[in-house]
Amino acid sequence: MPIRVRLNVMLAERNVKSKELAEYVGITEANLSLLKQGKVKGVRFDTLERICTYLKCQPGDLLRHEDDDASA
Amino acid sequence: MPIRVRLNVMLAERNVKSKELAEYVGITEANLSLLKQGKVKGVRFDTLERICTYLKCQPGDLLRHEDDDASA
DNA sequence: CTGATATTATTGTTTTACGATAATTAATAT
DNA sequence: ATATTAATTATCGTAAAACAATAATATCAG
Repeated sequence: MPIRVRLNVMLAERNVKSKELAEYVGITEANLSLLKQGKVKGVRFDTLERICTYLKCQPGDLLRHEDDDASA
Repeated sequence: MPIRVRLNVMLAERNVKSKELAEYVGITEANLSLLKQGKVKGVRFDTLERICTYLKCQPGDLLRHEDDDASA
């Protein structure tokens, strides 16, 4: 039951491009992609914060404690 | 508008002691305390995962994107 | 006070987020 | 097909920081 990063979904829903989010957040597209793909082992709060700010959402929208979907 | 760690609240609500959570999660009480007090700049997903598992909650219950309270 | 719990403080190690960059792989035109 | 753009993946390097281990202080309950 890992932590799932749902950034992908959020970006798709809001039609936000990786590039523009990366630029706003201040990280490279490469690293944002890694985060999107769930290939990072953690995240810094300031990064999470900027993502939330830009996407106008909560950490809970981006991080989920589940292994499958549970698409509620 | 930083990320607020609401671990404190969660522990209080569930009457869970820092010690037992720390032991379950596999981190020291000292570090758990830092996390509780919001004195860490980030968190690793495996740590977050174990906390969520033990507290039977979601990351969204522990992390909030807000500066004040917004006590719903 | 005494004991249990929690916070804070140091010091040190190891992990890793992230930068910078480039190459590869989609997509989307033209 | 061939540019053009967007996204992913891959290396290498570094600075940051999570976390361990420990000890010292608080805090609170008896």
